Amino acid sequence: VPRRRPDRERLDVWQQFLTAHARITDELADDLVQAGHVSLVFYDVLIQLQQAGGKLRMSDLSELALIARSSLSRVVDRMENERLVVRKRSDDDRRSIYACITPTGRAALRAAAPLHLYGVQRLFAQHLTDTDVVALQRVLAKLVS
Amino acid sequence: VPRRRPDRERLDVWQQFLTAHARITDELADDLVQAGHVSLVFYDVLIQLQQAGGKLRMSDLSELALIARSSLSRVVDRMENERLVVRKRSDDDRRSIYACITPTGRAALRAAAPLHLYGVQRLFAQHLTDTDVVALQRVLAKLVS
DNA sequence: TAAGATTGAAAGATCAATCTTA
DNA sequence: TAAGATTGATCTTTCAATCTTA
Repeated sequence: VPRRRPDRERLDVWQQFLTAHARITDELADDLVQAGHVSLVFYDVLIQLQQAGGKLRMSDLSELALIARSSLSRVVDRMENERLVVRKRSDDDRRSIYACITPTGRAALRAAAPLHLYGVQRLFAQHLTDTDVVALQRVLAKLVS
Repeated sequence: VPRRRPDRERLDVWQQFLTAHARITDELADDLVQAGHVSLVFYDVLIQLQQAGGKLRMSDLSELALIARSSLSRVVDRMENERLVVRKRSDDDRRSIYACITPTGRAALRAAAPLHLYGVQRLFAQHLTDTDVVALQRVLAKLVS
């Protein structure tokens, strides 16, 4: 193991990053459950499908929704039971399967979105000045590259 | 629901924040498992105990390690089985229980720390300029308050 | 009654093995 | 053989109810 390690300041920032993530996502998840909407996991799947134009291959959806492959199979099972999505085998490559959002799925997303977006605004976005936004774009771009 | 919502830029930043968190923590967790060290969850518990001087009440540990109360009970069960921690009832308030790090726990932490810290350096800290650090301190302080 | 913590039952996530098509 | 995806078995997390002490 290379013995290079973060300095104290950067390690503290990392801890704050973890804390911020946990606090915000816990509250976002709670908000949806309390209001009787889809769970945050389902919401994330639906929003990715919506943003992609309605359908995505399971493996692409897995990456975009930040859910491990085998977990996603189970998530999509449950979502299919609730008629939020349907699976369709691809005609191009018959190994691939598309998860497709249904009208029911779109309705559930529309119902949940205002509350969720208000949460993102309240817990995250409203705290960011324009300077903060520029800084975060710069930093996060480096972290995800 | 107040219908105030984040603008497109801030919503994209939020998505990047989620992506960065998932990518980094997944890899940090993998690193530890691959090398045969304690899991990232155990590591987080051990580091909090260490930083607190060796022991913490279950409910305080729960907040610091970002683990829900009832989950923590199970985590500490498993850690006790591996002799990484021991529970001790408080003498002040006999409702409280302290989780205490053991010599075995300290050894496991020492063994895992170089690899973990190298991961934090590689995936997070090394990407941050001094300007970035200042910006993140400012932003994250607002988010966790 | 309430705070601190744990537990049984149930839900969710994960690994390794498997299935199907390329 | 490998890519895409799912599944059985297992592990972990979570909720609601419970236990203990204040």
